[in-house]
Amino acid sequence: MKKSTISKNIHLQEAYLHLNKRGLEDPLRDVVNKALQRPKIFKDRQVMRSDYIPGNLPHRSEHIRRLGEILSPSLRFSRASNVFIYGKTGTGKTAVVKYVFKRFKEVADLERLPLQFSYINCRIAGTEYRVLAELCDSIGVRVPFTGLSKAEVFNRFRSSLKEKNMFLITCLDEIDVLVKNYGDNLLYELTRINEGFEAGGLNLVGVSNDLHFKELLDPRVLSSLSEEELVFHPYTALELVDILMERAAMAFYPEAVPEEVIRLCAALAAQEHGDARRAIDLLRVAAEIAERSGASVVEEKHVRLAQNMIERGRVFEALSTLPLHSKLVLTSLYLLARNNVQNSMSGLLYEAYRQVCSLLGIEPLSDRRVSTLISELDMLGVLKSEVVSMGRYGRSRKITLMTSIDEIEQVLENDDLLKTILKDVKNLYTVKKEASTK
DNA sequence: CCTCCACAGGAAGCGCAGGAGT
DNA sequence: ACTCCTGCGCTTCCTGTGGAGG
Repeated sequence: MKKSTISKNIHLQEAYLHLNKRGLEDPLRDVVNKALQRPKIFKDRQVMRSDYIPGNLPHRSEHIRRLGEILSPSLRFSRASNVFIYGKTGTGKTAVVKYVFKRFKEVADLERLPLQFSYINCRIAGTEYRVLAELCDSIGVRVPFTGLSKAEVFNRFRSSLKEKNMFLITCLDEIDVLVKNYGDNLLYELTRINEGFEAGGLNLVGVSNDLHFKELLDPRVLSSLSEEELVFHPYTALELVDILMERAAMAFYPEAVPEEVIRLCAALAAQEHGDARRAIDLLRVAAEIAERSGASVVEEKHVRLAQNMIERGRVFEALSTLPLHSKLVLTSLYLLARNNVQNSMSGLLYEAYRQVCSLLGIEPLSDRRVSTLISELDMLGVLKSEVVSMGRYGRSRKITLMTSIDEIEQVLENDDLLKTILKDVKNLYTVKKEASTK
């Protein structure tokens, strides 16, 4: 009895000492200290953000001049030509348009011209209706986000444009997304909206990432939309270096980012079709990593880490924001992958999906619907599906997971609903395996 | 050469949400 | 209260199809 109380006390004391030792450490002290004496790398974070429009766009002055020339009649209050711009992502299309709009707007405001500029991203707007709603919004007409017929919204837009006697120059970014989903009806209507206008009107600047987009357009729409055309070529590695140098000079303290780091970022981004946005993101994340680790200079290892982090982050972000049933499909694929089924056929996947659903007590969707979900996941690059024929044994889609199992597991663990069945899914795997070995 | 599997994927339509106009 | 509108997620129904095996 006595002995045990003594030993208990010793244990308690030890535990207390241990706790105390740990308790004395202020968990925030290090962070605070680090933050205070942090070697400074960033001078101005804003500059490295993706939506920042620099005052100078290297290697794009020719494009700026051309676009300015094309739109210049609007400053004399006569209608300019519609412009069609295409080029891959991160080639500076949006930046050039926004830059020209900004400069023109300054002039228009100064001269008190009835000139408005608007920028609409069709992919973000999503539907024809919302594009129309945003057009209305940009000339100060409020419309409800649903409830009206498209024709009604269009009419309101047209009549207020006429009534206000103003020019609206609007940029429809990622216009290809709109046309692919809804056809070119809206574009057709928009290109003819000026008919019967004495003054004022609408001017379109269409921007597309898809070079083959033009083939989808009705010739009448194409001819009026692309009265003028601008093509943006991808940046070369050397051009990317210039862009990064210029940004870096504004964003970082001198000496914080050596030239070879910039060259590396440019080279890595150039490998992926010269995407300037990628290059800038890479440099920014590398600098953040360097700063967090307490370094005063960004090094190559930070860039490599950043590249990894961006890649992982993108996958995680994409997967964890998927709708429920897409996640369930992914879970089924995970189940099959753990079952060593690398190339699952769609029938098998659907079976696994039904199992996962019953585990959660969720009503499964039809096979047709799941088929569409698989196609969507394919487009996202999460998996690859390929239609193969097995002769007598039918035609099916061979589905290969393009994401690592670990990454999917991470997503499942972070999902409140799916983490509850993660264990069961793993059990299902062993049960299934036992069954197959028998 | 023909058959027939096991799906792919298009078309149409349903029910609901969210809203306007009357 | 009622009608009409669109978007969205989904189902049902349907036609199409590459190629192994008969």
